[in-house]
Amino acid sequence: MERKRKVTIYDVAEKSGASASTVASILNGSWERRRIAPDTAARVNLVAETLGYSANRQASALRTSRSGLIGMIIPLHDNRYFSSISQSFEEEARRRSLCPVVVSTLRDPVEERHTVAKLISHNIDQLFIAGATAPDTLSDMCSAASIAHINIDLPGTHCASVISDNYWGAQQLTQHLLHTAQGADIVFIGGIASDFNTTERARAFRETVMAQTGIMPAHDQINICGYSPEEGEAAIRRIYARLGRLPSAILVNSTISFEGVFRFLKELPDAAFEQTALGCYDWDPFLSHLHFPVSMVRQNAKALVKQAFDLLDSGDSGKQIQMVRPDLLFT
Amino acid sequence: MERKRKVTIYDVAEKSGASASTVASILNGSWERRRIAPDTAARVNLVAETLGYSANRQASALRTSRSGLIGMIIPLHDNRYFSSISQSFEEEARRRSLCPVVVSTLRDPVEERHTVAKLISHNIDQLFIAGATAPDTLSDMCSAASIAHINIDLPGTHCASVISDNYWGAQQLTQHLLHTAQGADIVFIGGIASDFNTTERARAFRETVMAQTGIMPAHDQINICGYSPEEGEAAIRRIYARLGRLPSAILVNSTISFEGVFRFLKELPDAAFEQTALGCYDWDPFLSHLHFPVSMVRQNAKALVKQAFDLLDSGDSGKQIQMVRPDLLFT
DNA sequence: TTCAGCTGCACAACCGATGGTGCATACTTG
DNA sequence: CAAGTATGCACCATCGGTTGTGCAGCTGAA
Repeated sequence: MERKRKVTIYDVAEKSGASASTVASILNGSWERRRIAPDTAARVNLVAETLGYSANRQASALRTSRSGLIGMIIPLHDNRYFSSISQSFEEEARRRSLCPVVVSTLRDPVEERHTVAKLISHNIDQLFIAGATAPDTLSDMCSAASIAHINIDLPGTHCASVISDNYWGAQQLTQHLLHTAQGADIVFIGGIASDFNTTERARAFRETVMAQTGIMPAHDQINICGYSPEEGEAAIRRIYARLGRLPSAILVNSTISFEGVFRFLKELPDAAFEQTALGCYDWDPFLSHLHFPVSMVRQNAKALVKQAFDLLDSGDSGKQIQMVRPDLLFT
Repeated sequence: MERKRKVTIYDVAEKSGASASTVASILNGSWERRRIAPDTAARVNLVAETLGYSANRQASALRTSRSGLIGMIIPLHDNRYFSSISQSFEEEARRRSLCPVVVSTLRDPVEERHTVAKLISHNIDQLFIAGATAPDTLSDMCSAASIAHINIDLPGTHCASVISDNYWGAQQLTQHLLHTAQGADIVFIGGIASDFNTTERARAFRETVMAQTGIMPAHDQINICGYSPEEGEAAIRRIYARLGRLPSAILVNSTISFEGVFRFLKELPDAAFEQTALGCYDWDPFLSHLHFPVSMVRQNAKALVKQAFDLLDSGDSGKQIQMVRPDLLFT
């Protein structure tokens, strides 16, 4: 693979008989402002095309200090929610003809800092911080490099945030389950106590149960047991053992936890959960195809990303938190 | 947000009393080769740290013509298979301390070309072409820009490829289903005729059925009806109507199609498919939790990516096709 | 005829990092 | 003590676009 030098504006200039600066302004669109004759522009464009010219963004970026790269960090790619955030992010980036750079940081604060530092050294024009464990630290790094940035999904206090309205979603789901269920005997399963989204949902659950039934949910009704299927399964087993039956309603905090709950439910005769209303704060197509109904809440990834872009575009540098309501897929 | 200029090697040079070139070589690690005194290095490093220096990769890239960016295109993010490819890609990129740039091209040849052109103008050091509709065109673009590249998942003829061994996977799955099933009455559902992977799997299906049963599968046993749930559902309905019952085994070509098939199966009494062996060429956690067993084939995304990196690293510029066997999750 | 004003373009400095080259010192050897 | 060698570092051109500036050449009015 011979390392043939790439075509530069100087090559185009030579072949077209124009100067490099003229070529540059023609090829980057500033030629009208610089009063270049349309004839010249046409001639240069033709030469550029035949030579297969392609601009060197590093050179351009070095001079203008705008790279054309737009960054986002997410916890992981391999996840329905975050991958749909990536997809929406890319769509918006494409619309602005920027090159999206989405990097996952595995919910690791050290990795987050490394990654953001790397993105900064690549001179990204903007950064979207999605689901970071320590958004404010990252925010400070961006501020120091004067890079516009915004939080998504998890809020920070050092810049604006666009997050899912977890309280509202969990409130709606809880209400729906209570209305559907035969009794007021409802449990919450899954999530991590240190997770902002979990605590918001649990708070909504608690307050909504209180508001609807007049009874504050007992401690063992809220099982913030972790996100793994195993922990979810253990939780529902414990509850079943305690009650001697299933509760009248179950709100599971994610599809991952739901996997575990489902594993247990499968063992029971169908009649055992015909009286039980099931809800999942998360969405998966297969959940709508089980042999019993599951009400779901689907996060609106597209709207989250769109609003984040709009907020950044507006130049409003406040630190407000914008909420986006999730979609309700109730049975 | 005041646009304070970023710290450069010149700032560090001034504060530390060294020259810019000395600072550069210290900060990029080439200082020992350039026989810089350890004392000087320590002093400069200290200054750089206190000033919060961060290298400008554009400048570096412009000079060295290596950007530190490594690109990959995939059809879409929002998909289990491709997002796990992204995740593995990132892992490898991280190991090499390169910045991964993964862009989806929506299975659109025009978008593919646009995206690759953009990545080239950003001067990516290498390109991984995953699941492209027109890999050879992209390959040519890379060659013209002398960018090392490789195909993943779908093979091309202009550069090396690492693909999933769809023939083997489908052969194993077909064999397994035939062994498990009560009869030799097996059908294939899902996929697109123009898709290389589908045709490989269908070929394996056909040849394996022939080899095992001695009978060439009839035309209506192979239903390459598209990837949507609706098309899958329609296909199984047609088959059921024709036979008056379910076939003894069903091989579904993707979880998407499986959704549709499942929708129909749910309508039947459990007894209807107790005699039917089910297989899915794709993996989804919920499929292992249904109230009947489903044998699955899981593509080995990690191995695909790993081998592609190894092949590129080896510098072997052949056009060979490497096969990676998928994992078998048989019941 | 003269000069102001406009048109169309070339010149050159610059963005920040890199690495070849070369020059002082310091050190060794005969 | 002279000549040779090693050490440590500074100088400067360079990568490829960008953009402020300036200057020919032409037009048209006085």
